[in-house]
Amino acid sequence: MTGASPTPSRARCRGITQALVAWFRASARDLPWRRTDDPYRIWLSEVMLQQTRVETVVDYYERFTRAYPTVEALARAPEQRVMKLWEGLGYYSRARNLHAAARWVVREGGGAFPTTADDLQALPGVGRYTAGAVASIAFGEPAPILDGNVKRVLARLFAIDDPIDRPATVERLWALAARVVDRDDPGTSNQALMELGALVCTPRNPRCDACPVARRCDARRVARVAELPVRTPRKPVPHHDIVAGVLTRRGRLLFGQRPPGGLLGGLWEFPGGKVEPGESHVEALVRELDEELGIRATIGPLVAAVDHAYSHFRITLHLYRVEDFDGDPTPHTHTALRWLRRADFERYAFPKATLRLLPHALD
DNA sequence: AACCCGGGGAC
DNA sequence: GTCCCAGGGTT
Repeated sequence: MTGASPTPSRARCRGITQALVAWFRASARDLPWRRTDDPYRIWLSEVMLQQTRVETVVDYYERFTRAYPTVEALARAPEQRVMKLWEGLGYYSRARNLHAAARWVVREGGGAFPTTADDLQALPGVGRYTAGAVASIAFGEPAPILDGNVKRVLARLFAIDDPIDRPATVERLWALAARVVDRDDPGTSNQALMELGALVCTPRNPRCDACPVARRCDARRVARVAELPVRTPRKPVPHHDIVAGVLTRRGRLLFGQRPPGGLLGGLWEFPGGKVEPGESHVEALVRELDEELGIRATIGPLVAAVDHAYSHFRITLHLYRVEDFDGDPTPHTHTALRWLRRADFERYAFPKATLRLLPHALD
């Protein structure tokens, strides 16, 4: 079923756009980043919203803008503080890219943002979606946007039954997104598309009875709303057992900083690693502490264990007391090692699973 | 084109 | 439990 459906007429697209914009003006949520026309704040909100729900972002956005009200303030900030403000939001390269982009804007642009989608996309962490969003919302450029919400809305409006995660389909959706941008108020029409996806045209149990474009919707017309959009099947997510150790020295605990770029990049964790097949927890932890720190450790009792789900795998993180060790811990796989007191924790960013273990480790 | 990168809310 | 979210970067 990969039939090339005809391009929808300009009149139909205009009708959809106008209905969406009218609905948005009447029903849009009052969100903090909708109360500003400051490109910095709009950019910040868009980066935070990447793969992250509105309700989650609101608090982070408020705290972040309070700490860094301007792009200059963010550019001056130490990286560690930025990471701490991002702690728990996930996809930590977003914070690193945001920080780097702020410094670039201040240094190269004198604090002025790039004003076109093309130029915005040159900033680290700003791709096609975010560039279009900032350009349309902050600068009124009629640039299209395509995010998870818009994909779903367009796939239903135009009854697209090709998998929406296939590159060819994505291109087709971008073309459709470009056709429904309101040239007079692109920021509003783009946000209206997303808002419809978030509030009405939801993945499950869409509220078609409350939809401003229900009578213009192809999926609705052929009673296929529930089947669309189509996605390619996902791979099953593996489970790993992770062991980690609490090393104590004069009331301080040892943490390692994960290298930038990878999983949980830049965050601080208890040293440890994956239990390999056939290994006991103690064997695995002794091996990991040797590999990561260059020490010979004596493993004590289990302190606590937590389950944690990432998008592509799940872990059980088992934290053990380290009773004793030979050698001086040296960072072999971490960017740095640091002995931290409880009072230091508020200045260091930790992964969610580690945060849950901290109170147990202090006992 | 395929893969990697968090965390959480809705159901 | 499953699904999927105001995506971007790397290879």
